[in-house]
Amino acid sequence: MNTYRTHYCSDLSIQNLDQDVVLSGWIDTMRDHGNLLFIDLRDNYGITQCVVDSSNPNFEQINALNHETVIKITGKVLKRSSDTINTSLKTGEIEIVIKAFEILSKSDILPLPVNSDIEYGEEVRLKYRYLDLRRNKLHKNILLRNKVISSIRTKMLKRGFIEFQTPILTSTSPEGARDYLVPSRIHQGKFYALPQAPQQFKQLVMIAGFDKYFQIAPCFRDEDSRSDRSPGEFYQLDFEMSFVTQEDVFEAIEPVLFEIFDENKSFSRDKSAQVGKYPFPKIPYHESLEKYGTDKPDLRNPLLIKNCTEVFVDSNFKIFANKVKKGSVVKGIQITNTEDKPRSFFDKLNDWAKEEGEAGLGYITYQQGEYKGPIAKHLSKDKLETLKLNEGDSIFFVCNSIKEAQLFSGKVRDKLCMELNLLDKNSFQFCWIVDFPMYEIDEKTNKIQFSHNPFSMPQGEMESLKKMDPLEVKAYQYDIVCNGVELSSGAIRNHKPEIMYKSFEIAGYNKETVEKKFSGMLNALKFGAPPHGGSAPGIDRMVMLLADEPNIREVIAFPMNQQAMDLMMNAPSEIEKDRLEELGLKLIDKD
RNA sequence: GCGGGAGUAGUUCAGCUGGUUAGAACGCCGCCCUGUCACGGCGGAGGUCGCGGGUUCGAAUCCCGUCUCUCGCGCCA
Repeated sequence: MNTYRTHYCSDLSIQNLDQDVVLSGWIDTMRDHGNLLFIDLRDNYGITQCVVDSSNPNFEQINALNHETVIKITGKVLKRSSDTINTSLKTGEIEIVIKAFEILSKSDILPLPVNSDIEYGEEVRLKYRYLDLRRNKLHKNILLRNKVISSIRTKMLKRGFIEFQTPILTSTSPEGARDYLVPSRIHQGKFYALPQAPQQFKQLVMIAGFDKYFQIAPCFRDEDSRSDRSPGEFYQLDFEMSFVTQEDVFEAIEPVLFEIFDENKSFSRDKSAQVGKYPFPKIPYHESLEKYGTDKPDLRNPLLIKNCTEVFVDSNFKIFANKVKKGSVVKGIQITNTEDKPRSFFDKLNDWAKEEGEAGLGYITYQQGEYKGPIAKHLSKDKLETLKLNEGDSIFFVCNSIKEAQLFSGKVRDKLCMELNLLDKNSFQFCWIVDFPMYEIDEKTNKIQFSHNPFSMPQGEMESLKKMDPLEVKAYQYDIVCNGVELSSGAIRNHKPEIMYKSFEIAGYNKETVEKKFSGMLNALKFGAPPHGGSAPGIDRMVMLLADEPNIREVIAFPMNQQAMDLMMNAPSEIEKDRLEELGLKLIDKD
């Protein structure tokens, strides 16, 4: 028998009446009635009420214990009287009468209460993360994370994927985010980099003939944090497949994602969420920008953006007409049932647009057969009719250069959805964004650069690279988006060296540079590489969506703060001079 | 690097346009209470109002600087 316990704190029920049991756990709450004391004992699994009265010789000692002290109790399982049953507790029909107890570990006065779900400041929570992790919400989130990861592993293995570990100390990559660097002791002046993703390794695994690869992969990027981006490290379900087209990759991962979300759709929810079925909708990149104003659309938002440029061409609404003449476009976002919206509804939106740095937000409403609003009087009836408004509809307009108009109309779409409460929060809606452009213009330098992964295969391969305007070339590059959150990026890779040289040449890398930077990869492609591709959904973000948490740190056991510091472990920290010397490093005094 | 918000008891917060003793709740300490489950009741301790400077007869409150946390922008192939 285990020294510390015969049961977990969630186990006991009326099935165990009159049994002598041993439980160990933390003192969650104590209710002191003078000569009678209740202790809620908590472990990973649940809570059991223990009771002791002054007839017990240890009564005074037990009474003096602190919250979160770890104790072992020995006692008997008793049925609670019908009026004292606690239905909100799994063990609520019984209680343990304490016969003996032992203190396993005392607790000081807590900097952070464990037995409450009240919000506390992050600084304290991060410094005492182990206490925060004891608390109900975070504890449950981490258990959810475990469930998601173990389920992913089972599903991938079942589908014939092989799990790998790839190096953590590797080389720096020229494209992409800032790397975390690790100085080399043996090669002073040289540095390892932590991988931003195991991108090249997983391709090399394909070239090595393993056919299907996956890894719950740590990725390291030295970028500033956001609420959905933890600084330092994050985890991806990284996978790659040989002899596949884009469609094969979609078919392989869609069921995995669907099932993960479907299995956990009831987590922390009153009602099970609805999970969008596969095949997931596929939206070309340009269409996504046109219709949703973003490359990560939230499909729960029913509003669509339409092109209204024609309505304003040569119209009397000179502000728009003149801008259109100079190449601007007009986007419209139409909403329904606005008959009873007061004037202030529109004014507030106009004020919001100004706060966003826009000139304003013009609109037209259609009520009782009449077009109203500040713009309507400048447009002819014919033009107005082409808007095809129904009774009670309103439409908001954004006029700017294509890129700016797309971006802001996307914001208007979000804002209107929020104001009108149109979002079905209890639903997960996936989509693929496909046909990303291979290249884009760097607005600062006016040079052509890769818009995504430089190892992606251009659609049309060598022929497109040679004959087309680089900015028109699309890549076999795709993202998967859920509820407006980018879960992953993926691609069919470029497995032909000559196309690699050409695609890098267009982005301004000559043959020598490519050979120097990617020699391992390039050489590998010269000895027979299978066509291959994959993707890498972010695990933290998946768990975040399932747990319905607005902040990614709520699903990471030991996250760093926004300044990329670990307040509990005091990382990063200064190091001694002789260790710097050993590495051949000298610190620069910034003052 | 830039912009918004915040920093008051161990913790979460209140504290108006400056006014003399800076409050509440939870926690902590003491006393009372044998059926609670966020138990209850009575009493108590606990504060350099982030830090530095300024204005003023008087600053938690107003001004300037600075530090910290957080949200966003930049950044994130």
